[in-house]
Amino acid sequence: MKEDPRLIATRQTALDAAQKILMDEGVLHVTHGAVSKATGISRSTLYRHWSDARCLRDAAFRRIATPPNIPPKTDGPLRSDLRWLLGVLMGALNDTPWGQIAPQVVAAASNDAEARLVITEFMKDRFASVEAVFAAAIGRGEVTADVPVDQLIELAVAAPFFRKLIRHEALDEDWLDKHVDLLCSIAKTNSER
Amino acid sequence: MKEDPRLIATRQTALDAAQKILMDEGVLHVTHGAVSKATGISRSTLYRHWSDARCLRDAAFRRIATPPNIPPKTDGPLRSDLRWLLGVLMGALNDTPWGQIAPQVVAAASNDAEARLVITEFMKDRFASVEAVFAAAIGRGEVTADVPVDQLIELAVAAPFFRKLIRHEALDEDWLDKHVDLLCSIAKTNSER
DNA sequence: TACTTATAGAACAAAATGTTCTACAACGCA
DNA sequence: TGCGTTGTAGAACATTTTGTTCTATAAGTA
Repeated sequence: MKEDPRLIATRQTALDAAQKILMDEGVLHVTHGAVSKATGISRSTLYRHWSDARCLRDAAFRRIATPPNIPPKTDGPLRSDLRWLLGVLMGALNDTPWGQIAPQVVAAASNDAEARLVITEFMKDRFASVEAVFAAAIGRGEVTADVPVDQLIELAVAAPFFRKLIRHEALDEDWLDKHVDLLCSIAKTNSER
Repeated sequence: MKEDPRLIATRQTALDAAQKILMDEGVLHVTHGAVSKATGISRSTLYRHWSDARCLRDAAFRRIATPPNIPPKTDGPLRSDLRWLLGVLMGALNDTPWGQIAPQVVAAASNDAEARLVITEFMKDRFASVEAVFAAAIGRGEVTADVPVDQLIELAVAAPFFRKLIRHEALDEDWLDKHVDLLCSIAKTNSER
């Protein structure tokens, strides 16, 4: 027996609205009342799905906070792989709901274990992707194994996040080109001695 | 005629409590009722000072969000200056109310122009400090003028913020030593060719 | 001392939050 | 198709939060 389509429709409609409210007005305004007014779904039905305000907010959060999955590309050269990987990340930060909501996830993480989990999981994936790129470059002999990979990974990912979430500066192609250039030059230089 | 001490006392007591609530439980819980319960100050008095919830939250915010001022040290050598500057920043992130509240400021900045201003102003100061350190190193001839200073500044500051605010990883002396080492090696390497 | 002003506390109105019940419509299954 | 089940709308209601207004009292000022 499959799931009642009405349940699915209600959940989807409600969370769409909750997501929009969360992005436009902040977490403070995500309430059963506001979602009800925005969707026409009755308050009692919403309470049926999410038993209290915190529950509703968490659901909206989890839905929007689920970060995009970025498949790695490791066929070299290093600059090209890095550029592609960070380009996808940049695109996600710039142009997806996930990018818009990321600051709120960051804030929630300081008081909410679940939000923190969402972030650390995501970062683990991101770091693994970058690491795969470096490992492939080392495998090809493009750089030697003594480059400080861990530090490079952190810098590679930190810069776009910092720029977007904390400084609220533009994240564009030109900036990314220079960022990748610098990372590559560090890797190459450190592997020549 | 000077200001009534009762006004000052009430403001201070109330904002102390609001600050603590903001740090411990998040912005959602900063309300006249909660502050009244925490301080014994009557609700009506609180409303007299801050006419609504948003007003009270903003006040708590501004108070706690004012970042520490970090005087620069530029007497060299580069590694030592950088280490000191980033060490102070790290200390602030780790051990001050400002560091604890920073994630919430970041989140608020995405919906609140004033919070955004607080951040960008702070970053301008921080960047200027790091730039002064590099400028002094260039002046001493320790590195040449063609090092990519702007990028190095961003990486220098981005890493501790990213690590603390986004990854929720430890920010300790060992990590900072390695971070500064890498920054210096980039600067040195780029100024030798 | 006399005037002014801040606070506490109560009483109140309005809104948000959460609960419960009923009638009805949509669904799955036989 | 028809029947039992389940989800929804809507009303009615209790509770809590939010915001306002008033009065008596205490503290500060001149």
